[in-house]
Amino acid sequence: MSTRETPAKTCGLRERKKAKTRVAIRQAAYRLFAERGYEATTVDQIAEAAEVSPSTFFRYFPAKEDVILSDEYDGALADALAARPADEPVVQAVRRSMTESFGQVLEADREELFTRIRLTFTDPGIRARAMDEQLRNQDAVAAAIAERTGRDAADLEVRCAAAALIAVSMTVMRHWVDGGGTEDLIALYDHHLGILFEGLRL
Amino acid sequence: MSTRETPAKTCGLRERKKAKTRVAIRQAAYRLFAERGYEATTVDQIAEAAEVSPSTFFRYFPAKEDVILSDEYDGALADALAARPADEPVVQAVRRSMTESFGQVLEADREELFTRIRLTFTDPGIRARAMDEQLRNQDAVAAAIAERTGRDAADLEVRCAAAALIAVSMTVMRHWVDGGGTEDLIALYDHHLGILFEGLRL
DNA sequence: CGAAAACTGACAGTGCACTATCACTTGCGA
DNA sequence: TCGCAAGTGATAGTGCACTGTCAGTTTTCG
Repeated sequence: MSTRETPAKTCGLRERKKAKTRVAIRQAAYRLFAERGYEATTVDQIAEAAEVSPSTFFRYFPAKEDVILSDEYDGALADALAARPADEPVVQAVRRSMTESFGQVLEADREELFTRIRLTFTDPGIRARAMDEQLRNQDAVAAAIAERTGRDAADLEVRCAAAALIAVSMTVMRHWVDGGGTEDLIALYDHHLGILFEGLRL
Repeated sequence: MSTRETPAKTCGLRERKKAKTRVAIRQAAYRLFAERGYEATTVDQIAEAAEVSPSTFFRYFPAKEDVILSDEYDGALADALAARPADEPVVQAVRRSMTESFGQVLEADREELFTRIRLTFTDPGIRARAMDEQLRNQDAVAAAIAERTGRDAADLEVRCAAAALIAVSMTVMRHWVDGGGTEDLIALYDHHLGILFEGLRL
């Protein structure tokens, strides 16, 4: 797991320290989660590993589970989608923005991303929290599709399309971690997202 | 919420009592969950509402969260799929088994099903547990597809197809509860599953 | 009916997430 | 450099999920 998380863009010493502490806590937490599982890891252990007091942990994260809620990556997909040229066909836009936003993170933090995704699928405690993110992502994609096609974001067909996209995305990730992260995630993505648009041939 | 849950097929008085208690606990739990939310409901409250002792609660359900793990419906989809004629094309088989297995439950227990699905999407505590069921269902469908097509169940394309199917299914359910359960679930299902096979036209 | 087995409730106790308080330290602006 | 605000740690305490034990009751079976 690398050292970087959010590039501290503020200059004050205080702010920098806070950012470092936040990262330290999160890294310690993920390391312990990976070692012994989410449920089996206590807040006290995380605090000790991060060399802060339990009180401080709760000052940074209102609850234990908030350590895994994806502040950083959250909305990345939606942003990438919004950034695609407006005249690009939806199919392309979705595919590209997914592979793009992933490519960035992959380069920057391959190890951390891998651990994170792996735990999302393997650790029962963490897996449980994944549903929320999935639903959020679905809604974001649905909104993007709606805007691009001029359809309503509440349109069930639009929402189904978004759901299918996210589902395929999750499945590809799951496969990727099952294979130890050795395969080319971008290629897997690109191929299987394409299948969705051609229709399931079964 | 109706009184029925699992038709007690055993004859001994003991067995019948146990089944009744189990149902009573579950119903009480769901009623309270619907009233005040999963997290805000304590085991003691459930026990009191079900007129048993807290000890007894834990004898029936090893943990609070097990009250919502779907013993009854679990695997219903997989079973329905397996029961479809082997020569039926996969597309049809999946669509039919989904609408079929749902139709049965709908007739038997519309209210309970509605509450259950609604909470799955609205209550954060319960929603968290839905991911596991989703993954299980995905794997079951993937297995069924694999068997029917002679492909490998671990084949990523097969798993993506299964994931997309389940995702659409979930989205339809979500829409259904958003609309208060008034729309024709089977029709929604049938239509949107079909779209998946024709390919997302966007 | 009588003994064995299953089931239940009451009670005491543990571990952990989370809160509240307060004295102490550290960075910041004047 | 001084005063203030922000951040930290220690401590004590709460609520709830969950465990273990034991005595009393109910069901079953010979």
